[in-house]
Amino acid sequence: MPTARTKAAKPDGAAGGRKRGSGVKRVYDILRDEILGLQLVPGSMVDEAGLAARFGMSRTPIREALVRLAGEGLITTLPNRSTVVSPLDLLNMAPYFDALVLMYRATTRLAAQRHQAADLMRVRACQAEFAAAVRGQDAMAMIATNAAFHLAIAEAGGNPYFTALFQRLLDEGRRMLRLYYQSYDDQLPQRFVDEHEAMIAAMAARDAEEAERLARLHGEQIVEQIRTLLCGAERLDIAL
Amino acid sequence: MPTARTKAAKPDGAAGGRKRGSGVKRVYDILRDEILGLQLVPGSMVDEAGLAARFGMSRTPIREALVRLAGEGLITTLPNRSTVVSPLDLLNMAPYFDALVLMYRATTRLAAQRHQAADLMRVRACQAEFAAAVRGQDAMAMIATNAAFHLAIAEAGGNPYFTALFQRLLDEGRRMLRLYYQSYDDQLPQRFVDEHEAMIAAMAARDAEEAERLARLHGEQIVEQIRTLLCGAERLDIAL
DNA sequence: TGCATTTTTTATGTCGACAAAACCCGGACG
DNA sequence: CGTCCGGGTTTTGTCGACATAAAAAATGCA
Repeated sequence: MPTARTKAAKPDGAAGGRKRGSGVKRVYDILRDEILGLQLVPGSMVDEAGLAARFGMSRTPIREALVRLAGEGLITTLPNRSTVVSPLDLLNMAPYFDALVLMYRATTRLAAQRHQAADLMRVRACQAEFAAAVRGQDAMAMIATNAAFHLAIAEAGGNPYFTALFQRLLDEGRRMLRLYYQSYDDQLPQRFVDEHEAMIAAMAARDAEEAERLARLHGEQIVEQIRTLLCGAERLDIAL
Repeated sequence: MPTARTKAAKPDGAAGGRKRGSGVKRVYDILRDEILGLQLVPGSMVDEAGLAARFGMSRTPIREALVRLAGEGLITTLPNRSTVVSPLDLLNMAPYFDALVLMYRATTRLAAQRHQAADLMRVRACQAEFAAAVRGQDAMAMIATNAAFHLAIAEAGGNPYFTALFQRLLDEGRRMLRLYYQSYDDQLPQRFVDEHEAMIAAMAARDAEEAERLARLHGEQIVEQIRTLLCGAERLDIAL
């Protein structure tokens, strides 16, 4: 069994010493992280040849990873011409918020009804990490762990359609939330922690109505925070 | 020999006389139709080389089309081995129905609130086609026009996230619905036509509550029909 | 005969190369 | 002075070929 394949196993070695199906997944994961982490600026061009050189592989696996990313809307490919990192659309965010709040409600309600014991343990673990991030005032970690928390709830609900849409919304939100959390206010994250705790309690009690109500308030509150932040917290206040 | 070009051979004579970006789209559209129309049996294997021979092009565009189809869940690719048409999962359909009914409600409510005049015209046109299909007793056309009707409503609502999920659900449903509509009962389709009309009226009146209520009943009724059909219309009825 | 092992086969993952389409940039022309 | 056209450049779309993993077939042995 030739399992000891680490690097440069082929002396003839055109094909790099990596396992056969791993190239696409690696490129996909890395690019996805870089897009969501805003290391790749929205709107910037993505060059296949450059990526091929960077990852030391041919353009074919790069291209496949790009097609998958395009399928999730993270990059946009103009026909026959450049492919760009999808710009985040700050103009019409109302549909985004509508969908986000609805998924908050639906997933939390389903989780309250259908969760298993192990699911709730995972949710609590995510909540602990989120609380730690809040204590550490680590904005990046807060974004990531908050998304993981709600995604764990969605998975406890057991509806793959909701989970998929929710994940996409949370991903897309990661890029916007970074604008938000960069200027966060100290007491707000702690409030989120408390609301998370209340949601966990409602789910543990299998109180679907209460869980959904809390999720709705949670979501609408976040939406309101972002809206006031983007539209300007203090409007122009002129006494006539 | 793949000499059967769809169009007359172009005099340029280069590799395949078709326009540059069209190969992938053509393969994607055709395969998608064949999958949703059940001409490709769920679970059957998909061979890249065979498709390449069939469409008279290299494996590369075939592969890209397959990646995109896999991104929508229409095909499933096992690593390093065969890719198969995704089998329709008749066991746990509860999540599917949950998502479907929720999208019925959300899209119809949004459409009632936010539709423009042109949107409603498109919806009415789809409804006319659906009614025609019902009159003609054309099960295939009924499935297609019904999906188009609800999709038109979703687009009138103007939320791309809901529209995308709804389209995916309706697509996936097309494969199951064919099992259902093949043995349809005469008066049911007419009932759907009437319910559609009521939904249009509520949307035209911008009565969001009523539109959502009708959409919910509509969806739940369809779900119930399919459930009784699949689980057996007449349950075992033994008087003890 | 039945099972383990090796060989063959088949389909996929990856590669380097070629061709076409869109941009860039001068230059001619009105 | 602005606009249109042609060549050069760059990047993408497509191709044929090779390497490799997993299944299928063939072989050997108890």
